[in-house]
Amino acid sequence: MIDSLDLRALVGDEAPLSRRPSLAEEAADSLREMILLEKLPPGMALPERDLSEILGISRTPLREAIRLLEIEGLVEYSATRRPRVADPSLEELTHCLMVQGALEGLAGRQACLHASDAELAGIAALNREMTEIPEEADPLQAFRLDMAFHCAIVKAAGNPPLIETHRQYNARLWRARFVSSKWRLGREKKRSNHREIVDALLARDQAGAEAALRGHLAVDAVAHYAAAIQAR
Amino acid sequence: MIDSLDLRALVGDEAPLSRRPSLAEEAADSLREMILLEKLPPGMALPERDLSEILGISRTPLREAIRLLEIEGLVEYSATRRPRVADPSLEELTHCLMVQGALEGLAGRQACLHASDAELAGIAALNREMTEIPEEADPLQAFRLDMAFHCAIVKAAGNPPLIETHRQYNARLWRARFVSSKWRLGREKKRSNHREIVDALLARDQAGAEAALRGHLAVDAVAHYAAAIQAR
DNA sequence: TCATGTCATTTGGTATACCGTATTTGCCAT
DNA sequence: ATGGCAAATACGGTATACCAAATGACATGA
Repeated sequence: MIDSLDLRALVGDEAPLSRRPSLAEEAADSLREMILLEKLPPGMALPERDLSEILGISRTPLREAIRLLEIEGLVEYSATRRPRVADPSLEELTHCLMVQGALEGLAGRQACLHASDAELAGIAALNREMTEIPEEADPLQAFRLDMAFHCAIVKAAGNPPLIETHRQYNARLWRARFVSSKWRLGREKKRSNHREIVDALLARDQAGAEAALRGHLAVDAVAHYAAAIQAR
Repeated sequence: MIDSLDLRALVGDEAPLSRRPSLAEEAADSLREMILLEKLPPGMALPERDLSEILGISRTPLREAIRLLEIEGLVEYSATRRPRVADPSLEELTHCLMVQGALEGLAGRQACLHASDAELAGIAALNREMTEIPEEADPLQAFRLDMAFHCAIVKAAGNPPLIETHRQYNARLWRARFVSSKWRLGREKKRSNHREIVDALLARDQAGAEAALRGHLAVDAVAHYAAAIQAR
Protein backbone atom coordinates (compact mmCIF):
# COMPACT_ATOMS: atom_id res chain seq x y z
CA MET A 1 0.00 0.00 0.00
CA ILE A 2 2.80 2.34 0.91
CA ASP A 3 4.56 1.41 -2.27
CA SER A 4 1.60 2.29 -4.42
CA LEU A 5 1.26 5.61 -2.67
CA ASP A 6 4.89 6.37 -3.25
CA LEU A 7 4.58 5.44 -6.86
CA ARG A 8 1.56 7.60 -7.25
CA ALA A 9 3.51 10.47 -5.74
CA LEU A 10 6.39 9.91 -8.12
CA VAL A 11 4.40 9.40 -11.24
CA GLY A 12 1.97 12.18 -10.57
CA ASP A 13 -1.75 12.02 -10.02
CA GLU A 14 -2.51 12.55 -13.64
CA ALA A 15 -1.80 8.98 -14.57
CA PRO A 16 -3.57 8.41 -17.86
CA LEU A 17 -5.74 5.66 -16.48
CA SER A 18 -8.34 6.62 -19.05
CA ARG A 19 -10.10 3.35 -19.41
CA ARG A 20 -11.73 3.07 -22.77
CA PRO A 21 -15.41 3.91 -22.58
CA SER A 22 -17.86 1.07 -22.63
CA LEU A 23 -20.26 0.57 -25.48
CA ALA A 24 -22.99 1.96 -23.27
CA GLU A 25 -21.15 5.24 -22.81
CA GLU A 26 -20.33 5.52 -26.49
CA ALA A 27 -23.94 4.83 -27.34
CA ALA A 28 -25.05 7.44 -24.83
CA ASP A 29 -22.75 9.97 -26.48
CA SER A 30 -24.10 9.13 -29.92
CA LEU A 31 -27.70 9.32 -28.79
CA ARG A 32 -27.11 12.55 -26.88
CA GLU A 33 -25.73 14.18 -29.97
CA MET A 34 -28.61 12.92 -32.09
CA ILE A 35 -31.10 14.29 -29.60
CA LEU A 36 -29.45 17.66 -29.15
CA LEU A 37 -29.13 18.15 -32.90
CA GLU A 38 -32.76 17.05 -33.23
CA LYS A 39 -31.93 14.16 -35.50
CA LEU A 40 -34.09 12.44 -32.92
CA PRO A 41 -36.87 14.98 -32.45
CA PRO A 42 -38.58 15.56 -29.09
CA GLY A 43 -41.29 13.03 -28.42
CA MET A 44 -39.87 10.39 -30.75
CA ALA A 45 -40.12 6.83 -29.47
CA LEU A 46 -36.86 5.04 -28.78
CA PRO A 47 -37.47 1.30 -29.23
CA GLU A 48 -34.54 -0.61 -27.80
CA ARG A 49 -34.27 -3.18 -30.53
CA ASP A 50 -34.27 -0.75 -33.43
CA LEU A 51 -31.78 1.56 -31.78
CA SER A 52 -29.43 -1.23 -30.83
CA GLU A 53 -29.48 -2.44 -34.42
CA ILE A 54 -28.84 1.05 -35.75
CA LEU A 55 -25.89 1.56 -33.43
CA GLY A 56 -24.64 -1.94 -34.08
CA ILE A 57 -24.68 -3.06 -30.47
CA SER A 58 -26.89 -5.38 -28.47
CA ARG A 59 -29.76 -4.30 -26.29
CA THR A 60 -27.90 -4.61 -22.99
CA PRO A 61 -25.48 -1.69 -23.41
CA LEU A 62 -28.12 0.26 -25.26
CA ARG A 63 -30.49 -0.03 -22.31
CA GLU A 64 -27.74 1.28 -20.09
CA ALA A 65 -27.20 4.21 -22.44
CA ILE A 66 -30.88 5.08 -22.37
CA ARG A 67 -30.88 4.95 -18.59
CA LEU A 68 -27.96 7.36 -18.55
CA LEU A 69 -29.82 9.74 -20.83
CA GLU A 70 -32.91 9.44 -18.66
CA ILE A 71 -30.91 10.68 -15.69
CA GLU A 72 -29.72 13.59 -17.77
CA GLY A 73 -33.32 14.35 -18.56
CA LEU A 74 -32.91 13.89 -22.31
CA VAL A 75 -35.05 10.76 -22.33
CA GLU A 76 -38.20 10.15 -20.37
CA TYR A 77 -40.19 7.01 -19.78
CA SER A 78 -43.90 6.92 -20.43
CA ALA A 79 -46.27 5.37 -17.93
CA THR A 80 -45.80 2.04 -19.69
CA ARG A 81 -42.00 2.27 -19.54
CA ARG A 82 -41.54 3.14 -23.17
CA PRO A 83 -38.65 5.55 -23.58
CA ARG A 84 -39.12 8.70 -25.64
CA VAL A 85 -37.01 11.72 -26.40
CA ALA A 86 -37.91 14.23 -23.73
CA ASP A 87 -40.01 17.19 -24.76
CA PRO A 88 -39.82 19.48 -21.75
CA SER A 89 -42.41 22.19 -21.33
CA LEU A 90 -41.42 25.79 -20.87
CA GLU A 91 -42.26 25.35 -17.21
CA GLU A 92 -39.90 22.42 -16.78
CA LEU A 93 -37.12 24.31 -18.51
CA THR A 94 -37.74 27.25 -16.22
CA HIS A 95 -37.42 24.96 -13.24
CA CYS A 96 -34.15 23.56 -14.55
CA LEU A 97 -32.83 27.04 -15.24
CA MET A 98 -33.52 28.06 -11.68
CA VAL A 99 -31.57 25.11 -10.35
CA GLN A 100 -28.81 25.79 -12.83
CA GLY A 101 -28.78 29.39 -11.67
CA ALA A 102 -28.38 28.33 -8.06
CA LEU A 103 -25.60 25.95 -9.02
CA GLU A 104 -23.73 28.56 -11.01
CA GLY A 105 -24.26 31.08 -8.24
CA LEU A 106 -22.56 28.73 -5.83
CA ALA A 107 -19.85 28.12 -8.42
CA GLY A 108 -19.24 31.85 -8.69
CA ARG A 109 -18.89 32.15 -4.95
CA GLN A 110 -16.50 29.25 -4.68
CA ALA A 111 -14.52 30.35 -7.69
CA CYS A 112 -13.91 33.67 -5.96
CA LEU A 113 -12.53 31.75 -3.01
CA HIS A 114 -10.60 28.92 -4.61
CA ALA A 115 -9.82 29.66 -8.23
CA SER A 116 -6.24 30.38 -9.17
CA ASP A 117 -5.42 33.63 -10.87
CA ALA A 118 -4.61 31.64 -13.99
CA GLU A 119 -8.09 30.08 -14.00
CA LEU A 120 -9.74 33.45 -13.62
CA ALA A 121 -7.55 34.82 -16.39
CA GLY A 122 -8.65 31.93 -18.58
CA ILE A 123 -12.29 32.72 -17.92
CA ALA A 124 -11.73 36.37 -18.74
CA ALA A 125 -9.96 35.30 -21.93
CA LEU A 126 -12.93 33.17 -22.96
CA ASN A 127 -15.21 36.13 -22.47
CA ARG A 128 -12.90 38.39 -24.46
CA GLU A 129 -12.91 35.84 -27.23
CA MET A 130 -16.70 35.93 -27.27
CA THR A 131 -16.89 39.68 -27.55
CA GLU A 132 -14.59 39.58 -30.53
CA ILE A 133 -16.80 37.28 -32.54
CA PRO A 134 -18.36 39.17 -35.43
CA GLU A 135 -22.08 39.68 -35.22
CA GLU A 136 -22.84 37.50 -38.24
CA ALA A 137 -20.51 34.61 -37.36
CA ASP A 138 -21.51 31.00 -36.96
CA PRO A 139 -24.01 30.89 -34.11
CA LEU A 140 -22.72 27.49 -33.07
CA GLN A 141 -19.28 28.92 -32.43
CA ALA A 142 -20.59 31.64 -30.15
CA PHE A 143 -22.77 29.09 -28.42
CA ARG A 144 -19.90 26.73 -27.69
CA LEU A 145 -17.87 29.59 -26.31
CA ASP A 146 -20.75 30.57 -24.06
CA MET A 147 -21.01 27.03 -22.75
CA ALA A 148 -17.26 26.86 -22.23
CA PHE A 149 -17.39 30.13 -20.33
CA HIS A 150 -19.96 28.87 -17.87
CA CYS A 151 -18.32 25.46 -17.51
CA ALA A 152 -14.96 27.09 -16.82
CA ILE A 153 -16.47 29.05 -13.96
CA VAL A 154 -17.98 25.92 -12.47
CA LYS A 155 -14.73 24.06 -12.91
CA ALA A 156 -12.85 26.86 -11.21
CA ALA A 157 -14.98 26.33 -8.13
CA GLY A 158 -13.16 23.06 -7.63
CA ASN A 159 -16.19 21.11 -6.45
CA PRO A 160 -16.49 17.81 -8.39
CA PRO A 161 -20.10 17.00 -7.46
CA LEU A 162 -21.06 20.53 -8.42
CA ILE A 163 -19.32 20.11 -11.76
CA GLU A 164 -21.15 16.87 -12.39
CA THR A 165 -24.58 18.13 -11.46
CA HIS A 166 -24.01 21.28 -13.48
CA ARG A 167 -23.05 19.10 -16.43
CA GLN A 168 -26.30 17.18 -16.11
CA TYR A 169 -28.41 20.31 -16.08
CA ASN A 170 -26.41 21.64 -18.99
CA ALA A 171 -27.31 18.60 -21.03
CA ARG A 172 -30.92 19.04 -20.06
CA LEU A 173 -30.90 22.67 -21.10
CA TRP A 174 -28.58 22.33 -24.06
CA ARG A 175 -31.19 22.25 -26.77
CA ALA A 176 -33.23 25.06 -25.28
CA ARG A 177 -30.21 27.30 -24.89
CA PHE A 178 -29.03 26.43 -28.36
CA VAL A 179 -32.36 27.37 -29.85
CA SER A 180 -32.49 30.60 -27.89
CA SER A 181 -28.91 31.46 -28.77
CA LYS A 182 -29.89 31.81 -32.39
CA TRP A 183 -32.10 34.72 -31.48
CA ARG A 184 -30.15 37.92 -31.61
CA LEU A 185 -32.40 39.58 -29.06
CA GLY A 186 -30.56 40.56 -25.96
CA ARG A 187 -27.15 39.67 -27.24
CA GLU A 188 -25.97 43.04 -26.04
CA LYS A 189 -27.47 42.43 -22.63
CA LYS A 190 -25.75 39.10 -22.45
CA ARG A 191 -22.44 40.75 -23.15
CA SER A 192 -22.83 43.26 -20.38
CA ASN A 193 -23.90 40.48 -18.07
CA HIS A 194 -20.86 38.43 -18.90
CA ARG A 195 -18.69 41.43 -18.30
CA GLU A 196 -20.35 41.85 -14.92
CA ILE A 197 -19.59 38.23 -14.08
CA VAL A 198 -15.95 38.50 -15.10
CA ASP A 199 -15.47 41.73 -13.17
CA ALA A 200 -16.91 40.22 -10.01
CA LEU A 201 -14.73 37.13 -10.36
CA LEU A 202 -11.56 39.12 -10.94
CA ALA A 203 -12.40 41.25 -7.91
CA ARG A 204 -13.14 37.99 -6.06
CA ASP A 205 -16.45 39.54 -5.07
CA GLN A 206 -18.44 36.49 -3.95
CA ALA A 207 -21.83 38.13 -3.60
CA GLY A 208 -21.43 39.98 -6.87
CA ALA A 209 -20.40 36.89 -8.79
CA GLU A 210 -23.28 34.88 -7.37
CA ALA A 211 -25.84 37.54 -8.17
CA ALA A 212 -24.55 38.09 -11.68
CA LEU A 213 -24.50 34.39 -12.51
CA ARG A 214 -27.85 33.59 -11.00
CA GLY A 215 -29.62 36.52 -12.56
CA HIS A 216 -28.09 35.83 -15.92
CA LEU A 217 -29.71 32.45 -16.20
CA ALA A 218 -32.90 32.87 -14.28
CA VAL A 219 -34.14 35.95 -16.03
CA ASP A 220 -32.72 36.25 -19.49
CA ALA A 221 -32.46 32.71 -20.68
CA VAL A 222 -36.08 31.89 -19.96
CA ALA A 223 -37.33 34.94 -21.77
CA HIS A 224 -35.20 34.25 -24.82
CA TYR A 225 -36.23 30.67 -25.04
CA ALA A 226 -39.87 31.52 -24.62
CA ALA A 227 -39.59 33.91 -27.53
CA ALA A 228 -37.79 31.35 -29.63
CA ILE A 229 -40.37 28.67 -28.88
CA GLN A 230 -43.24 30.95 -29.72
CA ALA A 231 -41.71 31.78 -33.05
CA ARG A 232 -40.99 28.33 -34.32
CA MET B 1 -61.64 12.18 -26.42
CA ILE B 2 -64.38 14.14 -24.77
CA ASP B 3 -65.58 10.99 -23.09
CA SER B 4 -62.19 10.26 -21.63
CA LEU B 5 -61.96 13.78 -20.32
CA ASP B 6 -65.34 13.38 -18.70
CA LEU B 7 -64.20 10.13 -17.19
CA ARG B 8 -61.10 11.78 -15.87
CA ALA B 9 -63.29 14.41 -14.28
CA LEU B 10 -65.47 11.78 -12.67
CA VAL B 11 -62.69 9.53 -11.48
CA GLY B 12 -60.44 12.30 -10.31
CA ASP B 13 -56.96 13.22 -11.38
CA GLU B 14 -55.32 11.03 -8.80
CA ALA B 15 -55.53 7.92 -10.92
CA PRO B 16 -53.16 5.42 -9.30
CA LEU B 17 -50.95 5.02 -12.34
CA SER B 18 -48.18 3.82 -10.05
CA ARG B 19 -46.55 1.17 -12.17
CA ARG B 20 -45.01 -1.54 -10.10
CA PRO B 21 -41.28 -1.05 -9.68
CA SER B 22 -38.89 -3.18 -11.66
CA LEU B 23 -36.57 -5.65 -10.04
CA ALA B 24 -33.75 -3.20 -10.60
CA GLU B 25 -35.50 -0.52 -8.58
CA GLU B 26 -36.37 -2.93 -5.80
CA ALA B 27 -32.79 -4.14 -5.71
CA ALA B 28 -31.57 -0.54 -5.60
CA ASP B 29 -33.84 0.10 -2.64
CA SER B 30 -32.55 -2.97 -0.82
CA LEU B 31 -28.93 -2.13 -1.51
CA ARG B 32 -29.43 1.50 -0.56
CA GLU B 33 -30.80 0.49 2.80
CA MET B 34 -27.98 -1.98 3.36
CA ILE B 35 -25.42 0.68 2.55
CA LEU B 36 -26.97 3.40 4.65
CA LEU B 37 -27.30 1.10 7.64
CA GLU B 38 -23.71 -0.01 7.07
CA LYS B 39 -24.66 -3.64 6.60
CA LEU B 40 -22.52 -3.08 3.53
CA PRO B 41 -19.68 -1.01 4.98
CA PRO B 42 -17.89 1.74 3.02
CA GLY B 43 -15.25 0.38 0.70
CA MET B 44 -16.76 -3.09 0.48
CA ALA B 45 -16.59 -4.69 -2.94
CA LEU B 46 -19.90 -5.36 -4.68
CA PRO B 47 -19.41 -8.32 -7.04
CA GLU B 48 -22.35 -8.56 -9.37
CA ARG B 49 -22.67 -12.32 -9.30
CA ASP B 50 -22.65 -12.67 -5.52
CA LEU B 51 -25.06 -9.81 -5.00
CA SER B 52 -27.47 -11.04 -7.64
CA GLU B 53 -27.49 -14.45 -5.99
CA ILE B 54 -28.03 -12.93 -2.54
CA LEU B 55 -30.93 -10.84 -3.77
CA GLY B 56 -32.33 -13.72 -5.78
CA ILE B 57 -32.28 -11.92 -9.12
CA SER B 58 -30.12 -12.18 -12.18
CA ARG B 59 -27.20 -9.95 -12.99
CA THR B 60 -29.01 -7.77 -15.50
CA PRO B 61 -31.39 -5.95 -13.12
CA LEU B 62 -28.70 -5.98 -10.45
CA ARG B 63 -26.30 -4.16 -12.75
CA GLU B 64 -28.98 -1.56 -13.36
CA ALA B 65 -29.48 -1.17 -9.62
CA ILE B 66 -25.77 -0.63 -9.06
CA ARG B 67 -25.73 1.98 -11.80
CA LEU B 68 -28.59 3.78 -10.09
CA LEU B 69 -26.71 3.79 -6.82
CA GLU B 70 -23.61 5.03 -8.57
CA ILE B 71 -25.54 8.07 -9.74
CA GLU B 72 -26.68 8.65 -6.21
CA GLY B 73 -23.05 8.53 -5.15
CA LEU B 74 -23.52 5.54 -2.85
CA VAL B 75 -21.49 3.28 -5.09
CA GLU B 76 -18.32 4.16 -6.94
CA TYR B 77 -16.41 2.33 -9.60
CA SER B 78 -12.71 1.69 -9.21
CA ALA B 79 -10.31 2.26 -12.07
CA THR B 80 -10.91 -1.30 -13.16
CA ARG B 81 -14.68 -0.88 -13.14
CA ARG B 82 -15.21 -2.88 -9.98
CA PRO B 83 -18.05 -1.37 -7.98
CA ARG B 84 -17.49 -0.65 -4.30
CA VAL B 85 -19.55 0.98 -1.58
CA ALA B 86 -18.56 4.63 -1.67
CA ASP B 87 -16.37 5.91 1.12
CA PRO B 88 -16.44 9.66 0.63
CA SER B 89 -13.75 11.76 2.20
CA LEU B 90 -14.62 14.64 4.45
CA GLU B 91 -13.73 16.93 1.57
CA GLU B 92 -16.17 15.24 -0.78
CA LEU B 93 -18.91 15.44 1.82
CA THR B 94 -18.17 19.10 2.29
CA HIS B 95 -18.53 19.63 -1.44
CA CYS B 96 -21.86 17.83 -1.45
CA LEU B 97 -23.07 19.81 1.52
CA MET B 98 -22.29 23.05 -0.27
CA VAL B 99 -24.33 21.99 -3.26
CA GLN B 100 -27.11 20.81 -1.00
CA GLY B 101 -26.98 24.17 0.73
CA ALA B 102 -27.36 26.00 -2.55
CA LEU B 103 -30.26 23.74 -3.51
CA GLU B 104 -32.06 24.23 -0.22
CA GLY B 105 -31.38 27.95 -0.39
CA LEU B 106 -33.14 28.07 -3.73
CA ALA B 107 -35.90 25.92 -2.30
CA GLY B 108 -36.38 28.36 0.54
CA ARG B 109 -36.67 31.26 -1.86
CA GLN B 110 -39.15 29.49 -4.09
CA ALA B 111 -41.14 28.19 -1.16
CA CYS B 112 -41.61 31.78 0.00
CA LEU B 113 -42.99 32.58 -3.43
CA HIS B 114 -45.06 29.55 -4.30
CA ALA B 115 -45.87 27.50 -1.21
CA SER B 116 -49.45 27.46 0.01
CA ASP B 117 -50.19 28.57 3.53
CA ALA B 118 -51.09 24.97 4.31
CA GLU B 119 -47.70 23.74 3.17
CA LEU B 120 -45.91 26.33 5.29
CA ALA B 121 -48.08 25.40 8.24
CA GLY B 122 -47.15 21.77 7.72
CA ILE B 123 -43.46 22.66 7.75
CA ALA B 124 -43.91 24.66 10.93
CA ALA B 125 -45.76 21.71 12.45
CA LEU B 126 -42.88 19.36 11.60
CA ASN B 127 -40.50 21.71 13.34
CA ARG B 128 -42.75 21.97 16.37
CA GLU B 129 -42.87 18.19 16.50
CA MET B 130 -39.10 18.10 16.56
CA THR B 131 -38.80 20.52 19.41
CA GLU B 132 -41.14 18.41 21.46
CA ILE B 133 -39.02 15.30 21.21
CA PRO B 134 -37.42 14.53 24.56
CA GLU B 135 -33.68 14.91 24.71
CA GLU B 136 -33.06 11.23 25.28
CA ALA B 137 -35.45 9.89 22.66
CA ASP B 138 -34.57 7.60 19.79
CA PRO B 139 -32.04 9.45 17.64
CA LEU B 140 -33.45 7.85 14.52
CA GLN B 141 -36.81 9.42 15.14
CA ALA B 142 -35.35 12.89 15.46
CA PHE B 143 -33.25 12.24 12.39
CA ARG B 144 -36.19 11.21 10.26
CA LEU B 145 -38.10 14.28 11.34
CA ASP B 146 -35.15 16.46 10.42
CA MET B 147 -34.99 14.90 6.97
CA ALA B 148 -38.75 15.28 6.55
CA PHE B 149 -38.47 18.93 7.52
CA HIS B 150 -35.92 19.71 4.86
CA CYS B 151 -37.67 17.63 2.23
CA ALA B 152 -40.95 19.37 2.95
CA ILE B 153 -39.35 22.73 2.29
CA VAL B 154 -37.92 21.54 -1.00
CA LYS B 155 -41.24 20.04 -1.97
CA ALA B 156 -42.99 23.30 -1.16
CA ALA B 157 -40.82 25.04 -3.70
CA GLY B 158 -42.76 23.17 -6.37
CA ASN B 159 -39.79 22.52 -8.63
CA PRO B 160 -39.63 18.83 -9.60
CA PRO B 161 -36.05 18.78 -10.90
CA LEU B 162 -34.97 20.54 -7.74
CA ILE B 163 -36.77 17.93 -5.66
CA GLU B 164 -35.08 15.13 -7.55
CA THR B 165 -31.58 16.58 -7.37
CA HIS B 166 -32.07 17.35 -3.70
CA ARG B 167 -33.14 13.76 -3.15
CA GLN B 168 -29.97 12.52 -4.79
CA TYR B 169 -27.74 14.65 -2.62
CA ASN B 170 -29.73 13.59 0.39
CA ALA B 171 -28.97 9.96 -0.35
CA ARG B 172 -25.34 10.85 -0.78
CA LEU B 173 -25.24 12.64 2.55
CA TRP B 174 -27.61 10.37 4.43
CA ARG B 175 -25.04 8.30 6.23
CA ALA B 176 -22.89 11.27 7.15
CA ARG B 177 -25.84 13.21 8.50
CA PHE B 178 -27.11 10.17 10.33
CA VAL B 179 -23.77 9.67 12.01
CA SER B 180 -23.48 13.32 12.92
CA SER B 181 -27.07 13.42 14.20
CA LYS B 182 -26.12 11.07 17.00
CA TRP B 183 -23.83 13.70 18.39
CA ARG B 184 -25.67 15.92 20.79
CA LEU B 185 -23.29 18.79 20.15
CA GLY B 186 -25.04 21.78 18.73
CA ARG B 187 -28.50 20.34 19.02
CA GLU B 188 -29.54 23.60 20.58
CA LYS B 189 -28.01 25.55 17.75
CA LYS B 190 -29.86 23.42 15.27
CA ARG B 191 -33.12 24.20 17.00
CA SER B 192 -32.57 27.91 16.83
CA ASN B 193 -31.57 27.57 13.20
CA HIS B 194 -34.72 25.64 12.37
CA ARG B 195 -36.75 28.26 14.11
CA GLU B 196 -35.03 30.90 12.02
CA ILE B 197 -35.91 28.98 8.87
CA VAL B 198 -39.55 28.58 9.83
CA ASP B 199 -39.88 32.23 10.78
CA ALA B 200 -38.43 33.36 7.46
CA LEU B 201 -40.74 31.04 5.55
CA LEU B 202 -43.83 32.13 7.40
CA ALA B 203 -42.88 35.75 6.79
CA ARG B 204 -42.23 34.77 3.16
CA ASP B 205 -38.84 36.44 3.51
CA GLN B 206 -36.94 35.02 0.54
CA ALA B 207 -33.50 36.29 1.41
CA GLY B 208 -33.88 35.27 5.03
CA ALA B 209 -35.05 31.78 4.18
CA GLU B 210 -32.24 31.28 1.72
CA ALA B 211 -29.58 32.48 4.13
CA ALA B 212 -30.90 30.41 7.01
CA LEU B 213 -31.10 27.23 4.96
CA ARG B 214 -27.77 27.62 3.28
CA GLY B 215 -25.92 28.49 6.44
CA HIS B 216 -27.55 25.67 8.33
CA LEU B 217 -26.04 23.04 6.10
CA ALA B 218 -22.82 24.61 4.99
CA VAL B 219 -21.53 25.47 8.41
CA ASP B 220 -23.01 23.26 11.07
CA ALA B 221 -23.38 19.92 9.38
CA VAL B 222 -19.79 19.75 8.23
CA ALA B 223 -18.44 20.55 11.65
CA HIS B 224 -20.64 17.98 13.34
CA TYR B 225 -19.73 15.27 10.94
CA ALA B 226 -16.06 16.05 11.18
CA ALA B 227 -16.29 15.67 14.93
CA ALA B 228 -18.21 12.43 14.61
CA ILE B 229 -15.73 10.99 12.14
CA GLN B 230 -12.77 11.89 14.28
CA ALA B 231 -14.33 10.17 17.25
CA ARG B 232 -15.23 6.85 15.69
C1' DT C 1 -70.76 3.59 -39.13
C1' DC C 2 -68.95 2.90 -34.95
C1' DA C 3 -68.10 0.39 -30.80
C1' DT C 4 -66.03 -3.78 -29.02
C1' DG C 5 -63.70 -8.07 -28.48
C1' DT C 6 -59.81 -10.87 -30.12
C1' DC C 7 -55.45 -12.01 -31.62
C1' DA C 8 -50.84 -11.25 -33.73
C1' DT C 9 -47.02 -8.41 -33.02
C1' DT C 10 -44.08 -5.35 -30.76
C1' DT C 11 -41.81 -3.87 -26.61
C1' DG C 12 -39.48 -3.64 -22.34
C1' DG C 13 -38.00 -6.83 -18.38
C1' DT C 14 -35.32 -10.63 -17.06
C1' DA C 15 -32.29 -14.64 -17.17
C1' DT C 16 -28.31 -16.76 -18.90
C1' DA C 17 -24.28 -17.95 -21.69
C1' DC C 18 -19.99 -16.37 -23.50
C1' DC C 19 -15.80 -13.39 -23.91
C1' DG C 20 -11.72 -10.75 -22.79
C1' DT C 21 -9.26 -8.95 -19.18
C1' DA C 22 -7.75 -8.21 -14.52
C1' DT C 23 -6.65 -10.39 -10.39
C1' DT C 24 -5.33 -13.95 -7.51
C1' DT C 25 -2.97 -18.23 -6.58
C1' DG C 26 0.63 -21.16 -6.25
C1' DC C 27 4.85 -22.93 -7.82
C1' DC C 28 9.64 -22.39 -8.74
C1' DA C 29 14.15 -20.38 -8.85
C1' DT C 30 16.94 -17.50 -6.19
C1' DA D 1 11.78 -16.62 3.06
C1' DT D 2 11.20 -13.88 -1.25
C1' DG D 3 10.51 -12.15 -5.77
C1' DG D 4 8.90 -13.25 -10.17
C1' DC D 5 6.20 -15.77 -13.45
C1' DA D 6 2.42 -18.59 -15.26
C1' DA D 7 -1.80 -20.99 -14.80
C1' DA D 8 -6.28 -20.67 -12.81
C1' DT D 9 -9.99 -18.07 -11.68
C1' DA D 10 -13.05 -14.29 -10.80
C1' DC D 11 -15.11 -10.32 -12.64
C1' DG D 12 -17.43 -6.98 -15.53
C1' DG D 13 -18.99 -6.29 -20.49
C1' DT D 14 -21.72 -8.00 -24.04
C1' DA D 15 -24.89 -10.78 -26.74
C1' DT D 16 -28.94 -13.41 -26.98
C1' DA D 17 -33.08 -16.09 -25.74
C1' DC D 18 -37.39 -16.09 -23.42
C1' DC D 19 -41.43 -14.01 -21.04
C1' DA D 20 -45.33 -11.08 -19.78
C1' DA D 21 -47.49 -6.99 -20.78
C1' DA D 22 -48.99 -3.62 -23.96
C1' DT D 23 -50.11 -2.07 -28.43
C1' DG D 24 -52.42 -2.03 -32.79
C1' DA D 25 -54.98 -4.21 -36.53
C1' DC D 26 -58.85 -6.44 -37.78
C1' DA D 27 -63.04 -8.82 -37.68
C1' DT D 28 -67.55 -8.93 -35.78
C1' DG D 29 -71.97 -7.26 -34.36
C1' DA D 30 -75.23 -3.62 -33.04
